[in-house]
Amino acid sequence: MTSASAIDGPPEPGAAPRRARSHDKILETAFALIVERGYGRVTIEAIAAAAGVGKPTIYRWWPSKGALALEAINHRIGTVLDFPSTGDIATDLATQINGAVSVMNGPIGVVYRGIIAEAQSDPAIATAVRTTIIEPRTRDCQRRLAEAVTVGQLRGDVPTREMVELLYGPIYYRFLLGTDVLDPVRTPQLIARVLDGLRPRPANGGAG
Amino acid sequence: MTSASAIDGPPEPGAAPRRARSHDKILETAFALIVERGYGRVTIEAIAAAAGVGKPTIYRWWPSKGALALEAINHRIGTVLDFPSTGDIATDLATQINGAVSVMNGPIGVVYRGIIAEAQSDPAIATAVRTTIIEPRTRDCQRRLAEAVTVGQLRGDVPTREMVELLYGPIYYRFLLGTDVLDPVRTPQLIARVLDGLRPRPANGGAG
Amino acid sequence: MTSASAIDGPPEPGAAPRRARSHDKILETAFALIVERGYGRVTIEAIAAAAGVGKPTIYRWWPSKGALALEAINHRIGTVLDFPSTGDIATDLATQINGAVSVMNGPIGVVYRGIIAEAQSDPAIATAVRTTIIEPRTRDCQRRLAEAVTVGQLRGDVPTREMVELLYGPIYYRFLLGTDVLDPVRTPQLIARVLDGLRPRPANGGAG
Amino acid sequence: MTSASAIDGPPEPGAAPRRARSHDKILETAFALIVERGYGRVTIEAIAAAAGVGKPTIYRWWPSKGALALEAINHRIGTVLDFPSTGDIATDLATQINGAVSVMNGPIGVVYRGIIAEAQSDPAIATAVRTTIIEPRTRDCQRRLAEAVTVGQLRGDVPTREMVELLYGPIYYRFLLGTDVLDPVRTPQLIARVLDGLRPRPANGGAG
DNA sequence: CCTTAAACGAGACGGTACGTCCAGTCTTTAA
DNA sequence: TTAAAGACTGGACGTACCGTCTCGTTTAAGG
Repeated sequence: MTSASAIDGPPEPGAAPRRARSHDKILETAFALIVERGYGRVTIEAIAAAAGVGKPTIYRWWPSKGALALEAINHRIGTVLDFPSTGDIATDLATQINGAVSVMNGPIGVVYRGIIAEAQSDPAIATAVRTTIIEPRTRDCQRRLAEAVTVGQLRGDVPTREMVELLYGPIYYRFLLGTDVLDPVRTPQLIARVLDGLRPRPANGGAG
Repeated sequence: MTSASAIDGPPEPGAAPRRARSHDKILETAFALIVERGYGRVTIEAIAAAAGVGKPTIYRWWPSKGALALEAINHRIGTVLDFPSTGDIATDLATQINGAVSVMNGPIGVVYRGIIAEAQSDPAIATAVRTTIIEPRTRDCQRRLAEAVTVGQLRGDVPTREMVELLYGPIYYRFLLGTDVLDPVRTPQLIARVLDGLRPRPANGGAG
Repeated sequence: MTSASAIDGPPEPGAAPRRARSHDKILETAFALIVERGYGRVTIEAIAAAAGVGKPTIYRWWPSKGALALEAINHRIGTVLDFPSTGDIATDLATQINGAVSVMNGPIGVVYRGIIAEAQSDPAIATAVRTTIIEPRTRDCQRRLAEAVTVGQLRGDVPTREMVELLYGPIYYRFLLGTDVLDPVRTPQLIARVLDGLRPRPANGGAG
Repeated sequence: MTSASAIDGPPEPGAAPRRARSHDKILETAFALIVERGYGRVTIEAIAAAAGVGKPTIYRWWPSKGALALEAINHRIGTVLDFPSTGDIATDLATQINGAVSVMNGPIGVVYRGIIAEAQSDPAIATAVRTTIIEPRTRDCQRRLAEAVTVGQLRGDVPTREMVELLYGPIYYRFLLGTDVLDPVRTPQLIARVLDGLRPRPANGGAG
């Protein structure tokens, strides 16, 4: 999902050549501007001016600032990386989740934060966020978790979808409520606690 | 925290009597309007008009829509309820967390969602949300969790603060990303999974 | 001076076509509204609303209500009429000054009064009033007076500029201080007294 | 006319003691503030603040800024001076008119200008200006002019009221339209021209 | 190679809301 | 009992952007 918006489809195919030039420039300008000033402080007018583009050109392709920002982020992220598979689920989750954490701590995180804010009052954005960002990664994660269930590393009586929520929930909690920093070093510990639970463990203890 | 804003302190004591009248009317109108139209669709101008109040009267007391909404929510919630204590931590957590869930599912949730969105680009709001909403409840929760640690119901090697994140993270994840409904019936199951972990359990899976 | 504001020059040439539509509507609405309610009771907001135009559209072209009113007046007056020349200076002055008097007694006078009031505290307006209203007419008048000097109808030792002040001073005095009505019938008498002076005349007397 | 407003009579007599203190302070503050910033840039709020007085205290005594300014001016001017009488009307007029000119050129002129502006859209102020400022001085002037008529220095067929307008008109013209400075040195010349008229004079030009 | 229709930059437009200032009124408090 | 102090409603201010529209001007494709 790097080209046209997930909210309104591409206006029409075949008119592409001249388009691409402004198109990318707009996405990149929007991204840079949001990172620089913060999502709430950026206006479409400012993006148009900075991109050397007319406002209607932006409105032709994106229905709102949120839709533009969302595509800007996806344009920036590029392909979703495959979930690693070393055999140990804790290690693989740490790798993957640390990817998410470092994205959240970087410039993309600034934009992402703004988009999630927008999604709170714009259902179209909310849907697009789930469709283009959350769900692809969730599916990947679920796939790896299912494997782990198969080989007996995880319980089979918990839906993998719910496992994803238990794992990512605390990450988003910190990201959006700012109660604590997202420290990649502590990710493995966090995962271990989700996997092992909070009750005292009989013998081996599970501090990972 | 039901009276003056947490962002700018009360302008001065002693001028209260006439104030209270408009003050409460504004808070209630703001709340009702946000619930009715959604946070993003409500303007301070509309709140002033609906409350039969001049715009400057609002600006005299609150620096922004977010600050007003936050106080409106706290004015509405009133006192924080004590954490229940039946002896079983899972039961008590379910009781408490279900309180949060039902609040999120009701009108307060609509306003709260908007405030969290605002907090993403307004650090003052973010701080006020933590100070007046998150932290009091977190401290209460931590207190009960510490008790449970003492009586051997929970591990002693996990900071209670982190336990709170593991418990509430998935709740906020669903609340803000809308990946699934927040169903109070499933809360005990969710808590059980956080307490027990995702790894297969030897037999009964439990408190050892 | 009937077109663009005398205070800020025309924003740019060539952008005219779409502009003219609102432009004229605004000028005419402003004029009508001021005549109807009085200069001081008219707001830019009301003009915008009555003209079916956004407030910023007005502010784009005129920096203040005074500037707008001034252009509205000039737009209304149109071209400055040539000074008549019958050969007798008293007759010609009466014709010309009566033009001014009837303007002051009509709707334009209502607006003009407001602009002169504004000019008392806004130097830009004061300058524009002189440049676009007073001076062109003064120059015309001076030209005719100079002719009269040449043919011996007027003294050569009084600057024509000062003559204009002696002639128009009493008109404006009544107009702005409201000490008496401006009655066009009495204009020739007034002029005669300025021309002949207040001292007793030897024989012929000049009471016109 | 130095005490209560000419627009609404004195609120009540006998309440004087506490009043006088604020009363004068307000008048003096208003005057100073208007001179400093210009009539249009001064608000009643600012006057109240600068005088250390509540706004309602001002509204209790004066119905508007114009009424306050007018009284401030009269409070400042104090008594109207008697018209001088040396025997030569030209000399006496020069003395008197130069008094007016120097007032117009000083701080009082700044306030007076603002009041006249206000009078353009507030008939109550306009009337008060005539009643308390213009007319007393006009009557004085007329009295002296009538004397001059009696002794044959001035024509008997021109109403003295009109003579006043011919004399003061050009002064106010310059004062309000700013076409030229009001130079006291040139006042005698101006008066001479009004008295002698603009037509060529046979020989000595003069009192016949 | 030349036309011609689209997409473009530019920015004016009707509007909405902003956050502020001040007017003029009303209430409370202190003297 | 009075008036100071100042909070109040309310209207307008001048500004920032919104999303739409109307302009010429590229510009690349098809004739």
